[in-house]
Parts: sequence; structure tokens; C-alpha cells
Amino acid sequence: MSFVVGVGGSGSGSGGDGGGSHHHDGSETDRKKKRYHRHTAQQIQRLESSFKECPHPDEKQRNQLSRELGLAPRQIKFWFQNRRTQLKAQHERADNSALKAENDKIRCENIAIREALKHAICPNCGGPPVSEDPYFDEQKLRIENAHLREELERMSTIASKYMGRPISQLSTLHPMHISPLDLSMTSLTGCGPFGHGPSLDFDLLPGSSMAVGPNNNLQSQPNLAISDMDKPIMTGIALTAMEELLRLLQTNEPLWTRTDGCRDILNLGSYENVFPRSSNRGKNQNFRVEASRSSGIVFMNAMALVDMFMDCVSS
Amino acid sequence: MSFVVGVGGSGSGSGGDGGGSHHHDGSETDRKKKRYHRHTAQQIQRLESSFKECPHPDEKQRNQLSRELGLAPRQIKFWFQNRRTQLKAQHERADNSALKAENDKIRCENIAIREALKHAICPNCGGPPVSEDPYFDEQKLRIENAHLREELERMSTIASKYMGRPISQLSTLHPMHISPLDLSMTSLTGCGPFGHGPSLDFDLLPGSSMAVGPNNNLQSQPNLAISDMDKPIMTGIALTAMEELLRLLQTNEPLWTRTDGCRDILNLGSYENVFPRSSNRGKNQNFRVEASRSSGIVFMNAMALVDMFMDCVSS
DNA sequence: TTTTGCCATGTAATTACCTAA
DNA sequence: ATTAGGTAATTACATGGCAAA
Repeated sequence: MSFVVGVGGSGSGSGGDGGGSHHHDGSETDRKKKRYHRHTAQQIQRLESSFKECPHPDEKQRNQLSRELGLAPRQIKFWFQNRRTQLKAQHERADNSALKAENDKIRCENIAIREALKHAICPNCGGPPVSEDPYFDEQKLRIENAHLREELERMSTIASKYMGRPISQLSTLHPMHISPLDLSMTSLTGCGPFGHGPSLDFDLLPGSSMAVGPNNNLQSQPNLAISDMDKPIMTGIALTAMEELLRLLQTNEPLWTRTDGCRDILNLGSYENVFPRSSNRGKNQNFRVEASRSSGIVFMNAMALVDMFMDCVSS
Repeated sequence: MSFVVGVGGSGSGSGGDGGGSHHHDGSETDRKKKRYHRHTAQQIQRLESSFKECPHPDEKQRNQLSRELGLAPRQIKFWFQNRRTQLKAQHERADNSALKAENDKIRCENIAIREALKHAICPNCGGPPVSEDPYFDEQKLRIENAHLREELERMSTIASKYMGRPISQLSTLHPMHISPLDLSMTSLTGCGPFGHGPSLDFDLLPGSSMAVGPNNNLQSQPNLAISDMDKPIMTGIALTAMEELLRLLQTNEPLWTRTDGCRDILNLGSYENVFPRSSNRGKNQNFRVEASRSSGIVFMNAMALVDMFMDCVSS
């Protein structure tokens, strides 16, 4: 059980390597068993059949085999060990290829189903296909949902801080805990049966893979200090602005006029009519009016987005 | 510079090992390398860094390393070899787990998309979802299609053999070559990007796997000999029977009456009215009338199916 | 608690087989 | 044809962890 460690001499046998005298045969041909033999075919066969019955033989069985095959018990033990690892590796390889095959089978099925969707027809109303892709739609909805939820949480937090306690009771209906700062999609959909997957991102094709990494959109949240006096005013402004924005987005005809087919431009006259507030706006030279409308989803911290907008205005 | 590690005790751990003359330890402790040492950390480090630059060093580089580390050139060679295989195994394992993860990611996405389909709403007509599953529907259509095509091919072959040449020109529009005897679904959909997949079968869950095997539905096609005289008659009977069958299937109210909600029973009176043929049928005691209607898809050679029906009738 | 044996894993070394200069 | 180098498979350990005694 004790190990003896020595520092090898200069000789080190094979070091000289003069002309390939490496084969440590010859010289001492005493009963040395050649220090590396391969077991004979019969031995292997017997071991193999024995392995199939019991891959973990105990000492008794090993000794039995030892006597039977003329091998040292340690050799039997070694052989079984090595055989186990080898089998495992083989099994692993097989698994690998099977997985690979199944993988792009499913991937292909996935594409096929999407393709089939495009050409599907509604059984009720005649032919038109179902929007584009309900799955994508659902995903979009999910994302939008999360964003909205985040906005709402922030709003209600701020509002309840700066006004009376309760604004709404929405903060209790989180289906899954979403950190208000983490918008990376990984936390939105937990569908994996064993929870070990960054599941449901959008790559149909390999390459993008799952290199998500630690969430990197933690922003330095600027703790903008507001004097206590201003709080109700700020909140009011924010709420009315939000309301205006929503109405602005939801109404179509009078306010917005489509120009070149892809952009809506704000009709200023109608705007003044619809929102007749303190009309000193627009006369101040410091204000610039430049309103167009289009929609899209931005993957960004809401705070950062606001900052960007503010910065863009000021510059 | 090279360390040599030897094993002290002859006990060798495992038990008595009675016939232990085989193992070649101890005995001669001469300059024989003591077989089995481990390279030092520094050596490993150096080898590793060298490996990162070039995993396949030539003899020159190996000798350089040999001198540098005080190891025999063969040892350098061994190390590089073993390192390569080890790396490969590692890479394989990583691949494996990655594949596994991606696999049930896609699988889950697949389920999700199907689920999304169920709750999808048509944008044109209000709400009703698209049948059940357009993908399955499409698959069903494909299968039915293939069956029909097969039937048609057989029919036209027989007909053109026993009547005039051309019955219909359909035998030229095979989109993909379908052997008339092979109905296993594997040949229906070839979607794999590299053509190496038994793609698109229906297992969402693992287990069924892709054990398709050689097509085993090759039946001994009974080459029923018909005298030349009878051929036109036979063909005529077959065609009218086919037509009757079709009309029987396509008409609903007068002919069939739904009994317990899932089976339609033939209304014999109406039948006689609709198909007023030689009315000696039904009066013959050898005929039995037992008609019900339901539909389904059967995976079977058409000949075998016919045989089965005939056999069922005769017994 | 320590001891003991086993097992999985990692390493070193070797043989068999294959391929290209 | 030879020969060197490569890979795969094999043998023989060493090591650390785990569990039963």
C-alpha cells in the first residue's frame, strides 16, 4: 500500500533511441510474459459471455474465471473494468449518432409543420391561411406580455411609492417569477421536462446555438432623485402621457396619414384637435415635432430605452 | 529529471490470487522503468501548451520536447496520441449533452407549436380553430393519397391489360416513385436536408425510435389465373362494383341510418331502390347481408386486404 | 470512527491495422 | 514493397469517491 517514489536515473532505457531499439524484447527473455500480451481469443470469448451474464462479478466468480482461463484474478478484474468503460463509450457513441439523427428529424418535422401551416386552409371561412405563424404570434405575444408586465411592475412600484399604497393588485399574478431587469427570453418559457434547457428560442437552424451566457442587460439603474414635492405631479404627467400615447397608437384615420406605404405621419392639425391641451406647445422654438408611427419589438431594458430616446431628443 | 514511481507492496490488494505467477511486478527492480509513472505537472503543462499550438507534432518537434522535458521521444509520442483520443472523447461527450439538450428543446418547441395551433384563431372568420392539426391532416392526406395512387395504378394496369390499351393517363404523374407494393410511410416524405433520415414519422416522444427495418409488407402476390374469355366480364363487374361502392359511400340519408351514434347501417329497402339490379340477390340463402359503414385508414397491401375480406366472407 | 473493497475515471504503454509518401 | 505515422482497441495500472463492515 505504500508508494515508493524515486528519481529515475539518467539511463531511462529508451532514451537513447538510437536506431529504434525500442522493442524491449530480446535481452531478457525470462519468464517475463512480455509485459503486454493480449488475451487469447478463447479467453476473450469466455470473458465476454461471462460479462453478458454479469458485468460486475464478485471475487468468487472472478477467481472461478481466473482458474478457468489461467489468468491472474487481477487481470480478470482489470478486464471487467476496462470492458465496462469501453462498453459505456460505445453506448455513448451510439447514443450520439442516434441523437443526431433524431435531432434533425425533429428539426425537419418542425420545418414541415411550419410549412404546412402556411398552406393550411381554414375549414370555416374558405381558404385564407391562418395569419402567418401562430407559433411565432404566440411567441410575440409572450414577449410583449413580459414587457408589459415589466412596465407595469415598474409603474406600480413607482406609483405606490409616490402616491397612496395600492394602485392595482396586479403584482400578485406573476405566473413565473420575472426579475424586472431580466428580459432575456430564457426566463420566459420553461418547458423542458427536466428544466435543464434554455428552451424555446428561435433558431431552427444550427449555428446560433445556446450560447446565452449570463444575463448581460443589467443596467446601472440611474437612481434619479426627485424631490418629494414633485412626486405627485410627475406621476400625473406620466400617467396622462401614457394615456395619450395609448390613444395615439390606437386611433387611426384622423390622426395618422399613411405616406409612402410603410410609414404613418402624424397629422398635426387633428392632433391639436384631439388633444387640446395648453396650446403653447409647438410655438416654442425649442420643441421639435417629428412624429411617425411604426411598430416593432425591441429587446432592451426599458430604462435604457427611455434614456436612448431622451438622448436622441437632446442631441 | 524524470520521476519514477513504483509500487511497493506485493499485496496488490485483491485477495489471495493463488496462481499469481502471471503478474510481472516486483522481482526485477533493475533499471526497467518500473512501468507506470505519471508525468509531472510541469511536463503536462508544457505538453499541453505545445498541444494547443500543434496537436500533431512531427519528429523534430517531438525530439525538441523530449530534450526539454527529459522524456523519451516515445513517451512524447504516446502522450500526444493519448491526448488526442482523450480530447476526442471529451468532445464527443460534450456533443452528446448538447445534442440531448437541443433535442428536447426542439421537441418541446414542436409540442408548443402544436399546442399553439389548437388555440389559434382564424383572422378572417371569427374564432374557430383550424380543424385539429393541419400537419396531421396533411399527413393523413399524404397517406390516403398514396393509397389511392396505388389502387389506381393497380386498377389501370389490370384494366389496360384486359381491355383496350389506355384507360386513363394517370400513370405518368407520379411525383415521387412509389413502388406499388411498398406502403411503409418511410418512402412518402423525404425531407432530410442531407437525405440521411427516415424522416417524419409521428413519434413526439422517445422510445419508438427509428427501427423501421426492411419493408416487410411484401406479400406473395397470388397470381390468380383467369381465362381469357372471362376477362372483359370480370373487368366490367369490377368497374360497376367499384362505382356502386363509391356511390354507396358518398350518399348519406336515404341509404344509411345512424344507429348508436357511431355506426351507419345499410337501409336495405332504399338500397334495392337505388341499385335495382337482378333482384335474385338476397333471396339466395348463400348470401348474407350485413352492411355497416365506418371509415379508417388501414396500412396493408391492397391485395392482402381483399384476401382478408374474401376470407372473412367465406368463413 | 477507521478500514476495506469496489468502482469509475484518467493515464501510460502496447499491439493491430490502415494509409500515404 | 517498404516504412513511418496515425487511429482504434487493449492491457495495466493509479487515484479518488463511496459504501459496507
